[in-house]
Amino acid sequence: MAAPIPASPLFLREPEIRRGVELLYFGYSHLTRSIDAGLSDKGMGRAHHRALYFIARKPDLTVSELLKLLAITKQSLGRVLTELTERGLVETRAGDRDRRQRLLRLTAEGTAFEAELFEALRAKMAAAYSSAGQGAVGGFWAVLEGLIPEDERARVAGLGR
Amino acid sequence: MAAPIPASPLFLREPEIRRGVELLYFGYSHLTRSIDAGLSDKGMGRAHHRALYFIARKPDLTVSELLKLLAITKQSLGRVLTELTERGLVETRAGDRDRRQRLLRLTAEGTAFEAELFEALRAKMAAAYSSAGQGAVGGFWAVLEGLIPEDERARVAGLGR
DNA sequence: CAGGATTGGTCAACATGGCTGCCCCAATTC
DNA sequence: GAATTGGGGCAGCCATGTTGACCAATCCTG
Repeated sequence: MAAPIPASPLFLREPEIRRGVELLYFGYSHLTRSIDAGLSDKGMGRAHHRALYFIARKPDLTVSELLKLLAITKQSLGRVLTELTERGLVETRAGDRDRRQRLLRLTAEGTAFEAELFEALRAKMAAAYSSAGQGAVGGFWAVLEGLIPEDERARVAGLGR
Repeated sequence: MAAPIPASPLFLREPEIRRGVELLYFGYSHLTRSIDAGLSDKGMGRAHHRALYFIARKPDLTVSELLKLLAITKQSLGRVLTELTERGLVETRAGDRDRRQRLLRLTAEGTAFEAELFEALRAKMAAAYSSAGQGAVGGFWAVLEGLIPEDERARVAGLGR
């Protein structure tokens, strides 16, 4: 008996879904691995980079904002922030409106280190954009946005300024 | 003095690169988190899923093929395969041509479990494909392929049968 | 056939980066 | 004055990665 598959668009069938899952896995893996060497040179790991990245991206963001972005526990983030502060890459100051808040910023040294790591990401991503062609980039963004839940999307978009 | 940036295409400038990095991070994170509940129900983690996934995808693949795909050490994979075998989700048999090889396969139970987990991935990815539109999917694939080094691309493509 | 290369398994030991539970303080808000 | 919020910290656990060494079976080649 023939497959009782309802008339679903070709691009929603299992092989196309699996292809997306796999490319996403391998693409993400290779991109993140591209900065591991630079990190371990300085005795740091990916957790440090994620914090550095978002602090670079949005200076003066608060600890709780960063917690929401990273979706980890206070404890895990605390360890990382302590280390980054001790190494002189991150500094904090009290919030103006609410003095309980700690506003996070990179020091000059932190900025330089983040820029160095970003260069590796930039090179890889730019090569991928170029090889795929300008027209592909919009599709790349659109599918990834679709993977992000509604409520989180605003937070991610809010990085862009 | 004006920025001495060479005439690089708009889509290769820093904001567009950062946008890609961030969407890739959040998209990947949310997709992988979507199966964590199903995994921890059975006391397993993502490492188990990755092995299950690729064994499902390419039955009778060898341990060394799986090692190359996962890019982890023999030790790490060994632990996972032992647990999956003990739980009756994976079974091995000796290779025909080369009897040193262990060909990996899912048991019926393993197949069912992988299918259950895949359903969550399928739903999320299909929703993303749909919301982005069919035209976006090709771009999504193309950029991700560009992130994967030449030599690895063949291995990934080889999953598709 | 002998000897080297390949495939796989195993051990001990350690690092990273998540997690929970519990407690604390200061600042703000009600 | 009480409750909430933002931040911090300790102890300890777990999952999953790492290195390095070593062994056994098998295959391949001179």
